[in-house]
Amino acid sequence: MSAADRKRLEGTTRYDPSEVERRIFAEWIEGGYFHPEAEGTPEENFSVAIPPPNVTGALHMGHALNGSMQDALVRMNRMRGRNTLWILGTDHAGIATQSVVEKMLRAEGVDRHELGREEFVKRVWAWKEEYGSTIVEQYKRLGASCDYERERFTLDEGYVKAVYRVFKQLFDKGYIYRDNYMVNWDPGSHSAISDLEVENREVEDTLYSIDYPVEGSDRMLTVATVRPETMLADTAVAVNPDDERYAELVGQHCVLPLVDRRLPIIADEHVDPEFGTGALKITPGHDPNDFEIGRKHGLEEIGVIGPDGRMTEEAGRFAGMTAAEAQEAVVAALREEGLLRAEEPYVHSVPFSHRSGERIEPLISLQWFCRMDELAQPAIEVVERDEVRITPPQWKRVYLDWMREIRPWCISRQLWWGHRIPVWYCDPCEETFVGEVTPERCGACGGELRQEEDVLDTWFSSAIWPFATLGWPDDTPELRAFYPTSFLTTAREILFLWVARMIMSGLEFPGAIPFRDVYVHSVIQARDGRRMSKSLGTGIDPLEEIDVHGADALRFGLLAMSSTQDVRYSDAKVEQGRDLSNKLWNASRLILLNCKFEQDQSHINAPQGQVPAAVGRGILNLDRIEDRWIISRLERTIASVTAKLEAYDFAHAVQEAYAFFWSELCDWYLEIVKPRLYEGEAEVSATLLWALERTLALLHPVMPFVTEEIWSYHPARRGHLAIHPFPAADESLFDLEAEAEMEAEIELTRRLRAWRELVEVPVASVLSARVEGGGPQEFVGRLSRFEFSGENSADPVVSIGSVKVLPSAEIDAEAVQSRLEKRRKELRSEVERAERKLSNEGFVAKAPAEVIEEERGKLERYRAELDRLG
RNA sequence: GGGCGGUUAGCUCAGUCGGGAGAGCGCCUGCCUUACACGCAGGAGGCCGCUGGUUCGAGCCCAGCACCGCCCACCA
Repeated sequence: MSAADRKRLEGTTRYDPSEVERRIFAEWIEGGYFHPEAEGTPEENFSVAIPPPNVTGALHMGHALNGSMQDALVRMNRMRGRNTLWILGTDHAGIATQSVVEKMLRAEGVDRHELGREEFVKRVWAWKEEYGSTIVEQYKRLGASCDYERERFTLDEGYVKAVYRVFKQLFDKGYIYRDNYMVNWDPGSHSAISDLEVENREVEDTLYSIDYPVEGSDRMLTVATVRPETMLADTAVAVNPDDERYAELVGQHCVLPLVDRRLPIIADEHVDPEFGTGALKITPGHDPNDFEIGRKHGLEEIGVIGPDGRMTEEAGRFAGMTAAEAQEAVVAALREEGLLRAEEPYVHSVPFSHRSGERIEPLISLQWFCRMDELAQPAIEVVERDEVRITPPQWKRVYLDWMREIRPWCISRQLWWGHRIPVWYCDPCEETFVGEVTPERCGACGGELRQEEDVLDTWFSSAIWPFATLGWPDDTPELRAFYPTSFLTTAREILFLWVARMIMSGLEFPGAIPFRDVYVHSVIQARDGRRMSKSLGTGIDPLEEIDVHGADALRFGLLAMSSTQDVRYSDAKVEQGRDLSNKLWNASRLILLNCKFEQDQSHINAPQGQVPAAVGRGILNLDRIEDRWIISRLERTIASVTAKLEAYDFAHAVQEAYAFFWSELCDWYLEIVKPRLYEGEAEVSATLLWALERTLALLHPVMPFVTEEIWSYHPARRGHLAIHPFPAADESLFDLEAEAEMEAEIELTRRLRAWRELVEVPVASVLSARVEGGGPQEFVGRLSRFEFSGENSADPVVSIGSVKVLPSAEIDAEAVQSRLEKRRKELRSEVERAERKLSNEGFVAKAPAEVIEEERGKLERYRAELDRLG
């Protein structure tokens, strides 16, 4: 070790992530480790497509968790020597980005309509150039080992080409069509949105009951509505066909108040006779149910509310009012005419836009749709057959249920920012052209063409992310090397919005599943159990956590707190990660500053994937029990942690690695071998360096910065830990006998220490004890501060295992007696419990033999100890 | 309305095959012991939501109930 390194290690008793992280990250980038060549096959390579964050986004806890999981697996596979690609990029996020820029312009006093579409889009691009890489930089802070040289954007040139190819092919197959249909109109973003972007919220409204006079009679039909203003667009009244109260009225008409339109009275099963009066006003233009009923019965569709949320000309004297104003006016008018029968508070669920937060206005409008049935079928089958595996498994059924009920997808959006739909119209001859490139002129009449104004739903382009980012539709080396990708981690909220659509489009276009595994991770809630959300102010900023505790601490903490169920954010887990970083640092200082580097350490520079099997045998000298024990524990921990990571069981994986390192390696092994280490013994140096090297490599995928930093102090290392071979458990080093023996020695040490405390012996005093036969290991006495001797005939105060504690003035005799009495009591109750169990005929007759044997063994041991204590 | 999940130590959460309930944090006691006080050693703390059932044996399996959360759904 260089003198400078030694000095730095000696002087730094605390690991300081803020000093380390940027420097280390730059070294990785410099090394080009995250930028693989496009070689090999997808089967032998490892690739992951990041869920593309919105270009407007800032790293939130969901990204941090998702990123920590992906990076752990990506780094592990890279270290295993697989050609590894983590595709990074951002999503143009139509509505979100357009709103951000619109807001910015508004602050300058500019309305986008003043600028015009072309200029506005230019401004958005300018915004993107300036701010669009924010979140990418934040992923770097986390340590994410993405390929930053292959960064993609869902609106970059190649990507647009892929989107247009997809549109064209789906159109040619007849899946994409244009129709006048009821859509979720979002008055906030001034666009249609899909069913999946709508969330239902409970709202208290007023339920109005209104009398509709029956034509040619003085009878009234009373209907109920929470939206009286929509009555202006009523085109029928419906009753249940089995409802005898109204049977004679079916086929007759009633008269729509305020409008005097004749409304047919129709029968439809959808009407619930139990609700209200059992008569339902039908407004096909403004209610999704009524729309269905209207189409079924061939009713007229009238629109009285426009896309701007104001009443249209159709609304007659209410035209020009906002819907809310019209509601008030209509209610007032009805009241005046004596037709308002009742008003009562009414709680029901109402659709809101997930994007703008505004209440959805169902409207009929001309939109583009994509039929999903044919696309869904193969995507159902691959999941049924587990070719795409969904973990945890309960989400498989959720996915399948949704896919089997899938409905057409409204893919057009009335925005300016996005993929403008590749459809051109020729007004004179009414021709429509669909293509991947802008056509010059109308093929039929040679006239000017006009491109469709609408853009595509952002999710239309996200759906092709795993292959579009690799260069599809071209046959690129990247596509050949890295598609299908290996796995996807995602929050369940985008299972339908994104995951399902990627599977459908993967099968339809490149013709293969986009990933083999989908891991649906938990949601991290705020500390108080509420959702983390910007609007609630409950978000916890991962970057602040990184600033305070370090990226490794956050990564460890997030993985440790993750689960199959939703969990609250745990500061304690992040602090546990921070403490672990520090512990790694300090244990490494102890080892690196005291070890002899006389052994050949060249194995640590073995090339990727070529660590010789059982290499440890040639390096380690395992004569001593504690060395065999720690190496066995290490290798078994490697096996277990690796298996858990591969099974996406991150929480148990990291906690097991923590427990091994902290309790077994540091608390016991290091304390046990300190004398040997200080003496400069070669064997213990070899063992410690081996254990350190493999522990650092094992933890590197989870805590890349601190492990890499420590690695840089290893005198024999060349190159970075990021590309060092990941340890594969060497089963030939498993030694269960050594483990059992060491566990007994450790347990004895514990009991001796506990006994000392109980009988109030000062820490500084060394007690004497007699041991028979071979006696315990040397360290037992040292760590419990006992002096063992073979000869001494004094009567022992107590026996603890094989150790007979000899009298001493420092031992409080009274405490000993009360301690002994307590132990006798414990033993008596244990003996009683075991006897009871063994005298239970059912137990002896039916329990498995080994369980009974175990119970008998316990009983004997307890009896024996009780006999010794008298 | 349908579906899924939860209820375990003061807090946040684990708990595999049904066979003496665990972790981290917090708490108590003692230690700045030449890697680390972001540390070391020792300790206290549990009606496993409630009721019933199956079983030799239930935190775990079954039924019912009570709360809490999430997802899906076209009752005005």
